Amino acid sequence: MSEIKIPKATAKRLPLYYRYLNFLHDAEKKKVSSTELSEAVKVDSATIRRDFSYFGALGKRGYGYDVNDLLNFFKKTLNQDRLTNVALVGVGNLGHALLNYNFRQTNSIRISAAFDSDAEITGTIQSGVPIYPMAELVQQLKDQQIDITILTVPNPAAQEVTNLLVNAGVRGILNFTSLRLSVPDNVRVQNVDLANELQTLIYFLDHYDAQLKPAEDADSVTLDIKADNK
Amino acid sequence: MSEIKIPKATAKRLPLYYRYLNFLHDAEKKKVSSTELSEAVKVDSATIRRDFSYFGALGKRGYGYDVNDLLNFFKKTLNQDRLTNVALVGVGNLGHALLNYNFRQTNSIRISAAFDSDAEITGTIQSGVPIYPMAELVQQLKDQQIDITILTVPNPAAQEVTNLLVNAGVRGILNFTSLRLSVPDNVRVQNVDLANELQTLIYFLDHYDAQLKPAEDADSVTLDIKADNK
DNA sequence: GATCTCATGTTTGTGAATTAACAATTTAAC
DNA sequence: GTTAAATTGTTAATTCACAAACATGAGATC
Repeated sequence: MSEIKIPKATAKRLPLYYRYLNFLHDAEKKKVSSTELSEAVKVDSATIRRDFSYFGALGKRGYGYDVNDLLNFFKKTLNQDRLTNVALVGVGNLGHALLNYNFRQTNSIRISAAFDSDAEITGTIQSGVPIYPMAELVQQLKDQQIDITILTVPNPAAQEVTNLLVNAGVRGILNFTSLRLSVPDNVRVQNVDLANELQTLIYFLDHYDAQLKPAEDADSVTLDIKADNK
Repeated sequence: MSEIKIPKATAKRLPLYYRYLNFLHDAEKKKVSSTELSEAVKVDSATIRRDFSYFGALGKRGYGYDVNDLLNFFKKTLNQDRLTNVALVGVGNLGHALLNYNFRQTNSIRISAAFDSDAEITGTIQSGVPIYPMAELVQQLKDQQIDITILTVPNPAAQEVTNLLVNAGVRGILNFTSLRLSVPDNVRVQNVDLANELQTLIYFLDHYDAQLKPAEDADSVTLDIKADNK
């Protein structure tokens, strides 16, 4: 067993590659080239080859990559051969939508428990997932050995609930609130900030000269400073 | 009116700054330092000062930044003084949740039209937003002068619907499907890949040595290559 | 009014990520 | 069996992002 350093940027692309490899496998394709992959996942072909090369030689020069070999490798690397259970905290509109989201299909992830403070819905089962009251959080996470949670509570409750999660031994939080959470160093937070994404998109559209450069490649945008700014 | 080059990374942080400035304003705080901002938005204080400096001097040495001045500046820069209308295509679970999501509160964004292929819901109003059939997409976008859309259709329909949107003159797409869309250079796509985010989080947790480095700062992760890999 | 403290703005260095380009090597074709 | 076509793996160069550190200047204190 050897350890290899994988750049952060590469790690983020792995699930993307994995998903398309699954598609190719289902379509019974035997081989694939970096150029073809590039077309599908919209990542430069040189970047793909560079990414794969971190794992050692996986392809054949002049031929391409064997879909099955590659798929099996990624399956192991991404731990797709075993199911990962996660919890969801906050069953509002967004939380409910995520309960119905099919994480299991391509990625082997399942939401196996949900928590909410609303006594109206606790004790019920929504989309096949039991909703527990917040008071049972620590015990349930412990019993079910869950250390990854999706956070979809209202902003004002975010930090408070986070502290609860940290104390319950959670190691990773997928944060859908618009607050940046304070957590100890051994807990990882991945932010999914919906309003931010949309706002950023709008900003790029407003300040980017559509004629000159392709949007996906723009490294900087132009901004008009209004002259009357005191 | 002068043009300034803003790095992509900086532009992505602007909505974050703006949101916290709003919070400070509501709390009737008069001044704020880069260190205090840093604490709240979890961005290095030097990075914040660097970001602000792209816009010219906005603060006072030895004092900090005036909250009102800064807020007004960002309001103009991010076009928060006028309302931006966007459309949503695909009113499934996720789409429905986004209709209820309050983009308007902090960011001046409103979903003013939604589209779906299901005749059961077209013609109705959901969460205050009218649902139109797909056939009316071109006309409605034109009438309402909307050129930004949120895409929440099932994966198999994604590219087809995208082509429709592009033909309707859409300039920006917030893509919630797990496909990477093919669009012409003058259309910008912002991907929000939920399964990917969760998978990446899990990968980092599995391959990252919790004791040694804080998660948020990790640039690379360690990976165990299984020895039996042929 | 002089001194001291504090926080900005900017310079500078470092490390990461991307991409172009090419040599190496395998398959396919004739 | 030889040649041509194709595609990987890697080197190198460029661009980008981040963060440390310091000098400058504003305001507070006595």
